[in-house]
Amino acid sequence: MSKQAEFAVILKMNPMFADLGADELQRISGLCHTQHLSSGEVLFQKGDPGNALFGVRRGQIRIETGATDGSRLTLNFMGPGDLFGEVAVLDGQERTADATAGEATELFVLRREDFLSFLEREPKVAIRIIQLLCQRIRWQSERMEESVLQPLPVRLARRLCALAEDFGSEVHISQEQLGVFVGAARESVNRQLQAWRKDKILDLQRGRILLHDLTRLNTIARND
Amino acid sequence: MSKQAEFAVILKMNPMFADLGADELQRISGLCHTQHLSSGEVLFQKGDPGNALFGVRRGQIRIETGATDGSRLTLNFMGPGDLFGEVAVLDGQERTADATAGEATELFVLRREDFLSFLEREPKVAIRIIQLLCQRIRWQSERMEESVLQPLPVRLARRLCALAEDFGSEVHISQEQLGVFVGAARESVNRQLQAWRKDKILDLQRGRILLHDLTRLNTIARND
DNA sequence: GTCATTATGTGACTTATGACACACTTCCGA
DNA sequence: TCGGAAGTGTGTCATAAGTCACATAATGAC
Repeated sequence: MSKQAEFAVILKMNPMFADLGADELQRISGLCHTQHLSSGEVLFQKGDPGNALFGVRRGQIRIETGATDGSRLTLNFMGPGDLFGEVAVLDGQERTADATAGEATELFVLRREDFLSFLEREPKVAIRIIQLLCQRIRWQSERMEESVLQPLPVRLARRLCALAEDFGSEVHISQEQLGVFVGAARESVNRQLQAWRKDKILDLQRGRILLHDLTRLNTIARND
Repeated sequence: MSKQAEFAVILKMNPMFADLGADELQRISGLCHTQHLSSGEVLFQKGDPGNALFGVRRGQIRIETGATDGSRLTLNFMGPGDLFGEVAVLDGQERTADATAGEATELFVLRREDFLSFLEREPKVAIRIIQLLCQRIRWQSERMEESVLQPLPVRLARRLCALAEDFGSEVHISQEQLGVFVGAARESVNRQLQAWRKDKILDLQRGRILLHDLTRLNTIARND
């Protein structure tokens, strides 16, 4: 499979591009470049102009932010097949977090200028993008009310399920960071995890969580 | 001033169109129609296709939703100069609430089909719209974390300040509805309002709140 | 007017969660 | 090998806010 075709597949998996036609995806993919990073190399920093969209071909990118106390908090891990910077490529605003390679990494790069001039030539695609952005706005405002008002166990279960989708049943994350993710104190996270361990839903190790029963976790996340 | 010019002014006041050039606004305004509603008349209902954007020329539109128990909750009031349905006009999704005229009302109407074919002829405007939507997405995701994690007094103060901007210092809203807005129990809302009344920040009447000291309310809303 | 309805005020209680404190373990570097 | 840092487990306490229960006051239908 050509690089372009590979990138098209990644785009297709992202909700933002999922509904575009095969021909449009192909033409967009034709605009992409690739970029190599060695482990620890910085892709961009907070404040940099958002002048591209990235897709991970292989390796890992860590999205992190410097906290006020100097410590670094990892906000997200992007693995092969993941896409990030979809909004930045469209509006060019500053990056809101840092991105560094966690290991040797190869990226697909879609530059903002290339994508915008493509949209200008293809107004139908632009309108399609507008509709997708609108969906996202709606989706966000629904989630806004919904998610944050949920009790901690639900938020925690949702986050764990999401992480499990990316990394399988062995999630590599400290309870501290998990607390930041779900907006809760580390201790509260720990107590909930303990409870779930007693219920055989998961197991705990230092810096790592082993999900045994994703089915039950999903039930909790749904909060029927 | 012509109707079109009047509509252009309303568009210009909305963040979504604020950055468009005068010529573009003029051409968009040229697409608009007007519509008259008598008091109590229904403009659209939840589930209707979102096939237009509306601007209030005179009168009042109530955005409300039927709760499961059959009671109606007013989510918002739109007065002269207010614009609503900006997202619907772009993506055509179902309306998520009902809209009825609170009094005899005249509306500007910008139909979805007209606007979309305009965008197709003017890809530069489409790209501009894309960027504005992106801003909105960013703005939303900032607000998302920020606002909901705030304690009740802050959320309440923010909502009251926002309402004050629309309606001046006499806000017409029941404490019940205010509770729905800020995601809190009516009783909690009441207790906080009582506290503020003691502090001379506001006064309470049946179905109505009189803001005396917006400065202090703003301070609380900032939550320094 | 009478009566039902709706909005508001308030107390008692419960619960979830944050905050703090501290012990224990694992890891890693000098 | 030592020592400290980071991650984790747990107890105690304080507090914000929800829930329930009821009293009171305004409004509107008849």
